[in-house]
Amino acid sequence: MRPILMRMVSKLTTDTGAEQRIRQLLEGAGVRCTRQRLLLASIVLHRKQHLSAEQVLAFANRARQVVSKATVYNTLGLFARMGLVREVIVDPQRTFYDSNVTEHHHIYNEDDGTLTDVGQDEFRIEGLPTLPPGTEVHGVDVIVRVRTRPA
Amino acid sequence: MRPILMRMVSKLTTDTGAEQRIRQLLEGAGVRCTRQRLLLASIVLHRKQHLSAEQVLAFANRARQVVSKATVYNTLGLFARMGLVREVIVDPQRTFYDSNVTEHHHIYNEDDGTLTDVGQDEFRIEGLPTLPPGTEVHGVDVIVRVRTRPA
DNA sequence: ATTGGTGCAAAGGATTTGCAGTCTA
DNA sequence: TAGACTGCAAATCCTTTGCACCAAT
Repeated sequence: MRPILMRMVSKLTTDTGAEQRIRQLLEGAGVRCTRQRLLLASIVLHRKQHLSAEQVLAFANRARQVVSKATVYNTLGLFARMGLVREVIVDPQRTFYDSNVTEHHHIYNEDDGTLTDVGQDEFRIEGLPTLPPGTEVHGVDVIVRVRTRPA
Repeated sequence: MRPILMRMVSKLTTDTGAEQRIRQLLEGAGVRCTRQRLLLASIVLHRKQHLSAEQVLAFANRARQVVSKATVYNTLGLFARMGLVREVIVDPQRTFYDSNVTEHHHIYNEDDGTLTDVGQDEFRIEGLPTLPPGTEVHGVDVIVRVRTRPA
């Protein structure tokens, strides 16, 4: 999580009003507030979870709010670039958006498509490999792929 | 790598003739030999490398061989299920096929789309997380995401 | 000849782009 | 009002499916 957001979140926990909190989160991340963005942020950032774009759209529709598919994609992509959510790439068919932006890893159930968090303390990576010349680490993803055990 | 293939590969190193070697690899994996499969196998298994489906198709075309895009996808998927190659999922836009099926991890350059292998000895994972009930580990992917360092 | 498998054209589906509309300063 | 930004329809592009064909028994 970017330090500025980290501070933001803790500061905001004392505020009242969910929408006001969301507004400040977006503004703090340099994202202009619009009706659609507020809606999508309230869906995604509401709690720690992993949602696909499709799922986010479904939630929006369920709330009888009008948002186009493209806006969902564009907005989630924006949130990701701004550090409000983290993209999790485990399946070529769909990108997941993780509202937990602290460092952690994932367990992916290939049978039912479920993502589960793994705390950093549950396991660690020892050492970093030699990087290609002229590059710097942007992130490390660890994905434990599991399958439902046969009966 | 599945043991049966491991044995196969070492046995085959004494054979002469690239095509014959490929034929035996495919048959050993339970894959029937066809013109297209032999071509695609010769492209992909020729040496340790990471290729996207698009790249494999480009190589096939360069060799003036006729293969459809769908056949490339279907065949690479088949090879993956049979353990001849390993799918590497690092970018929602394209799946990479890795001819190195021994346990190892990857460095992915998000700027130029380059994949690099990391030997298991270069770094290790300590401990395994608690798995969701009723599941078993199918594999562990580690991806070090790097970017070209700004000038 | 039958049957299971194979290969490709067309379909499917997630994601991105181009432009008209909207909001801010 | 100027200026930039936003949001959506349509386009794009990777991947899968459905069906005609082929190979082995």
